Amino acid sequence: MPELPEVQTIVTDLQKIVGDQFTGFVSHVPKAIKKISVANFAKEIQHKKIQSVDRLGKIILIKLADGKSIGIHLKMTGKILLTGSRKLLTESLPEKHLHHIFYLKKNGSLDFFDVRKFATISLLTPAEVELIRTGYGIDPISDKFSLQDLQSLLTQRKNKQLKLVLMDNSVILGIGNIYASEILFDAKILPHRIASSLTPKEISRLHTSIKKILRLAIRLRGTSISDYRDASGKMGGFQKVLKVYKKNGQKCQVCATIIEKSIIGQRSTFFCPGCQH
DNA sequence: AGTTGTGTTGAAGA
DNA sequence: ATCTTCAACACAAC
Repeated sequence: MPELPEVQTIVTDLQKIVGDQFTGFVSHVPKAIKKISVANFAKEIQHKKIQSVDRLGKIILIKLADGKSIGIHLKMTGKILLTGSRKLLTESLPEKHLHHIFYLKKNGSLDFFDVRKFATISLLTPAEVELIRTGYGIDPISDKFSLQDLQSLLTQRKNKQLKLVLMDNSVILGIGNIYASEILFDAKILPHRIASSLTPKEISRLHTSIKKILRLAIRLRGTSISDYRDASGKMGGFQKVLKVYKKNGQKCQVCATIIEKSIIGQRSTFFCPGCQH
């Protein structure tokens, strides 16, 4: 569930650990730590001061004093809780789905939960971070994301369905299944439309809606559809203002047409056939 | 009780 | 190459 607004919310929450340092790391799901053993990972971050907490697309980057970054991808169900109190544990983790714990000198511990175990943790050199950035598209929250950028990326992927373009991280970052449907409703464009078929007016509306919806979602601290929580365990607020996501069968708030659901790219897609064209 | 759907995305298959 | 499908895993809901 964490898409750009949720990851941004967590990153903002985690910024309070900047200046703190790691004092230990334990894991009961070693598979989640990529390309390095748990022991080596623990050794690498041990006593390292935290220089910044940032985001690259949906990847959380915790930059250490030596320049390397811990990269965390929450995937579907990853959750990070900054508890403020240190959890003691070695053999059995006290809560179900609590797989990893980062111990901090001043801020207790970062508890990493993940029901489905898709989330990943890696240790990245600055060069590796740049390599990921190179393969990634533009961040739609940044002021640099212009109407021309959107125009050119729609031209690049001209034969694809619009929703797939919005969700393609090599083109534009951080838009997942929920916000793709909500953005397209806001822009009044059908998700099945082929990228090259958009009129200049529609592209302009889409550009406005991408920024508007993502910024609103960040302001509301994300969408808690099932298990997303922020770093202190609280729910987001965007689920209260969803217009189409999971609203199939219900009347559209704008035009009272029944919201429909269809599958695009094997993912549920929601839209209003009355408002969207 | 078995099937279906779930926020992601990389890798395999066509 | 490029596009589509699947697999990683666990659980709730039907």
